[in-house]
Amino acid sequence: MGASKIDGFTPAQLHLAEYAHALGHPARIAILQFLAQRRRCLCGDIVNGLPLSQATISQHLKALRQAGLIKGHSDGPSVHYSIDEKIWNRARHALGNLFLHCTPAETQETSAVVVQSQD
Amino acid sequence: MGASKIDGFTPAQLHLAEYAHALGHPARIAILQFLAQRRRCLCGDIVNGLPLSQATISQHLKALRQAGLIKGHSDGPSVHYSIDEKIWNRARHALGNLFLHCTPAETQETSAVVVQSQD
DNA sequence: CTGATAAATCGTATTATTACGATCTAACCA
DNA sequence: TGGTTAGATCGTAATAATACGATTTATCAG
Repeated sequence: MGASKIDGFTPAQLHLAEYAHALGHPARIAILQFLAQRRRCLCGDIVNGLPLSQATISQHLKALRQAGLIKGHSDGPSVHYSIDEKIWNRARHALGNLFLHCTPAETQETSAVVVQSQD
Repeated sequence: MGASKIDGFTPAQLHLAEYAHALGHPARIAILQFLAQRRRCLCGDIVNGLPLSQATISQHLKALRQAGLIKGHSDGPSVHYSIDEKIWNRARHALGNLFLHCTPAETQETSAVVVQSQD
């Protein structure tokens, strides 16, 4: 179909898939890395930094916003974007748990640590 | 377009997006958790365990296989699927690095640990 | 060889995604 | 008020993804 079946999956599985889906495009990865480097930056900075049009960047920003991973703060005519730490950490823990529970025993120790911080 | 622009992104960004994309569907999350529980299981077990048709499951298995996250081993008419530890750990480290470099300082300590194991 | 079973693949309908030019909106300055 | 700038949204074209019935392929049992 193109539309995913939702019923039959747990909320945790749906959230995890939602976070991973938001990360599932190189432009959105690049945007997040861009935001991480500058800690906070204008939409226009991202447009200048990536090989995509302003409209496309805006669309990717919307996708990241809808997943909750970033937030925008209007400042006059421009918008400062930044990573939303709360949801970002939720995604981090959700993915950490996935790797914790799906990674074979021999290599589990290190991925286990990632879910310890409960901030 | 529907087709993503590839040029202008680093191989690391492309790989990361590819792994995340493979994880970006609840059925594929569920399949991986299923494989993790049983350590190795038949395709038919997954079909029985999820609310999707055999054809759809097979399609999701193909997506996970193409991303390298799982591998299949024929056993007679049936196929045993299991997580591919090598690529799985690559994905784990790639995502760990993303969270390491994109997570604000106050909460970085724990996610840093996830990339220490170099198996 | 025949039949049965497991899984992949085909065909196809539906919806989602990606990309970009063009336009709209909001905030600012003169 | 009029012009400028930043960013979002619209419209649209092309392609990917999702789902499933039907069919094919491969393997084993008899």
